[in-house]
Amino acid sequence: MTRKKIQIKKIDNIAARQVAFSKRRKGLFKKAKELAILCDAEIGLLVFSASGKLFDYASSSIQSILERHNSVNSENLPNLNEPSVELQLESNIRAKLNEEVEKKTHELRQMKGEELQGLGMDELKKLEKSLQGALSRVAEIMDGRNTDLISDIGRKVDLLIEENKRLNQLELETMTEQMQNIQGNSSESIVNNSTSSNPSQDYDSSDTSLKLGLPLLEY
Amino acid sequence: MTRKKIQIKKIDNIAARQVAFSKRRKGLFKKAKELAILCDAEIGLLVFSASGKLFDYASSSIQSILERHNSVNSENLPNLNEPSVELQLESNIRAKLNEEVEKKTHELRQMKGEELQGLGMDELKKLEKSLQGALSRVAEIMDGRNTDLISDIGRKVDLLIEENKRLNQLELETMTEQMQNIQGNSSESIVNNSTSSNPSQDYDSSDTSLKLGLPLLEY
DNA sequence: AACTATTTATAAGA
DNA sequence: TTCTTATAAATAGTT
Repeated sequence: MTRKKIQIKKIDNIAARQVAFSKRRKGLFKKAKELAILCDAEIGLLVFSASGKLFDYASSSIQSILERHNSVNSENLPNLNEPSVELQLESNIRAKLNEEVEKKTHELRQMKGEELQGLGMDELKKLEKSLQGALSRVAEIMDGRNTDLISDIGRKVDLLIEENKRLNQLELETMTEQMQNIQGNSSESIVNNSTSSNPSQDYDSSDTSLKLGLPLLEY
Repeated sequence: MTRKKIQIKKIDNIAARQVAFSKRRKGLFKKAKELAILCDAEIGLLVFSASGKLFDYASSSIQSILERHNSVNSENLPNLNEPSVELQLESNIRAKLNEEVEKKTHELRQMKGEELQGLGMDELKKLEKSLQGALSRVAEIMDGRNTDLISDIGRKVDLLIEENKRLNQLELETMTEQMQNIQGNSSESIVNNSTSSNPSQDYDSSDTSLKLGLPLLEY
């Protein structure tokens, strides 16, 4: 615009273009500042060179300028006054979870025998069945837990019984012997001798421990 | 800048200021466009007049310019890649709610007799007590519900019994009369006549309805 | 909005 | 990059 008028089109010569960029950028920023001061305007100016370098200017703070632009073109960016889509989603999930907690809390209360007023006869019967089922399963588990203990005890009892039988037999034989000694030559034996050859034969009931009447469970 | 050089300071005269704004704004935008074309630069220009009116220009799209600026000055604006504070809060609440749902679900399962493996003997006994308590409360409610029905039935049964007694007595008297007629002059009475003077005396058990063995509840 | 005297911006050259 | 300088462009004040 001096010495020669130029066409407004991209300058081919890279060096010339860079020189022009420097000069004209300076001029543009000067004009922008002048406009802001003279006419009391708010101005934001962003310039990226071809190489990507940023130059900017804002009459007040570039922040407030950009915010003001955002509020004018509010469709583009997330509106900070309204909850974001993610937040709305989370809120929905939260509501559903709350509902679920409420439901389960109520169900639990009913399982504990509270808040039964709202239930009809059919529902009460259903609940009763469920409770009975649970109770029997709990009993089953407890029984299972006791099984080891019980079988331990049973085994010990069996041993005691065996020992007992052996002692009884021994005492019997001893007594028999003593009686024979006391009675002198009495040839007849009072005792059946088959037990001495196989003492356990007399105990046909194999499950003696079950007859002890142990207090298995309290229910 | 013609006829007279001016000072770069706010123009006092409002009309003059508005005229200057129009002229210089036009010049500024022209210079901006020239720079963008001549030097292959990306330019964004925002101008708010004193009255708040917006004028803007962007060499490509103002959007991309502003985005590019945001990425350069990324500290200023809420980082869109990181969740907002509200979102983090919601996420925490959601986690807690999920945990609560899990807990209650597990507790419910145990109340229904499932997932009992993890429980110790003490806990099992506690659960059993709770179930028994619930069961008795359910029974109580059902009993209460049945009370009206039962007392209705009881009342009807009482009426039937009274009627029955009356009929029996009647038949007895009739039979007695007939027998007296058949036997002619037989002066001796076969039947004890005290019942005719007070028929209810023979029914000392006052709560007959309770002896009917109604199937009140099934447990 | 148009005119125009003058200032300002800047292309080309150094 | 900066300076120079000729001249194009912008624009303050006027109409």
